[in-house]
Amino acid sequence: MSAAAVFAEKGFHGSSTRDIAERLGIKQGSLYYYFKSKEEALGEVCLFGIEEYVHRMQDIAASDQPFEAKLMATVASHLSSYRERNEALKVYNDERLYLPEERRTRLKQLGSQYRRQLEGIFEQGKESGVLRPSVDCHFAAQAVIGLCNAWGDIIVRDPDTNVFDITQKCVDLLLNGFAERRKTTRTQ
Amino acid sequence: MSAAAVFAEKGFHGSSTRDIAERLGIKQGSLYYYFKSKEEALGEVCLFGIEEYVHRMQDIAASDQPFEAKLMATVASHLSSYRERNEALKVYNDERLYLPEERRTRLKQLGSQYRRQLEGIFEQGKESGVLRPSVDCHFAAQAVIGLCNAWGDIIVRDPDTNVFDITQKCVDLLLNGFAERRKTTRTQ
DNA sequence: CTAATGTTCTATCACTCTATAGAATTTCAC
DNA sequence: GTGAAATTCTATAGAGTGATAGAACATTAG
Repeated sequence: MSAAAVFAEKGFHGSSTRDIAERLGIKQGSLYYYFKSKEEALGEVCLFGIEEYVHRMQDIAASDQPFEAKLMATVASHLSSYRERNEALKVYNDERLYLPEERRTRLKQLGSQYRRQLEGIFEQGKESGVLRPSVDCHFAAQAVIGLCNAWGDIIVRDPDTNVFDITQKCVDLLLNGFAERRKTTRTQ
Repeated sequence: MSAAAVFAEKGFHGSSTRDIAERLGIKQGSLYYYFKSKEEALGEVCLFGIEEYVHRMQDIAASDQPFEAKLMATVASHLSSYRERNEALKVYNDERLYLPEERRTRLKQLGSQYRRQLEGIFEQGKESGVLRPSVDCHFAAQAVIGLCNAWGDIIVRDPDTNVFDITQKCVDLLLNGFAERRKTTRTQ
């Protein structure tokens, strides 16, 4: 599944089947023993990119940890997926819209499921009193995903990034923000 | 400059010069009266995408507003650029890596300048005591940019999004996080 | 060894692509 | 109107594209 590296580097339309074959050490025509079409190859790369962190989210959401632990686990899982599957995740993020309808909507369902489960985690955080009642859980979930993807991009480009450090800083930002706490703070 | 719409929809390599010409209402060959090459057209679209918010950042950073106002102005400027120049900004974000070396590095310089100015704003926030002393200004600046880009993507796809609402929620997240303030909070 | 299966190769088809050249047309100042 | 400049056209070169077909080679089971 090393087509991922080519798609990640050159984009779907910028990658010729000859490029992909060369990376695999075979000739262009031989590709079609494995793939029915170039689009099918893209679909498999995209699915490979997200399936692991989507799957891990199932476990996190279903577990009985407190809110903070679930949030930390989510961010850690998302970011470390960028370490383990960086090319495929980049391809998923940037190229999935070039997939044929049917396959794209299947992936979109996985993405929506992930986001809804994350929203559920934030709901739990509100119910348990850890989060402010005013928190918009849809906004919060999108913010987490956006933040993880942005840092994921940076992790992909710079392999020296300390993922553990970034994870902690992201969670700290999400919980506490950057501002100093004032003495006049409204307390529940 | 309506090539932006085509690049945004189909990507650089996925857009043929015929596609672009058709959108402009002219024939394919006529494009080359305006552009020396397809890559040059991409370069102009990308520059158009960011030049405004990069320029506005100059003013924000140089102004003598307090930290919170600068942060709000930055987020508002970044997000509203996604309203005004959504296609070009999407192209800048997704396709700029396909530009030839020289032009790509020029754009990278603008991006780095933007980030450094934002880091400076966070430094100011620390000095004025608004931000916690432990804040990592590089992390903070990347987080702001990542958050704005993520919400920018959503704004592009859904024109009904309330940009003002998102701006406020982003700033609230960046300053205060989602967590309830505890009575036992460490105060300076 | 034989036969079957799995894998890769070569060769090719039918298109599409960017870019160029030069003719045709439009626009506009005088 | 006349001539010059700006703009758009047609036609084409030359290279690259994804996909297919069938031959060639490799691997394994009996």
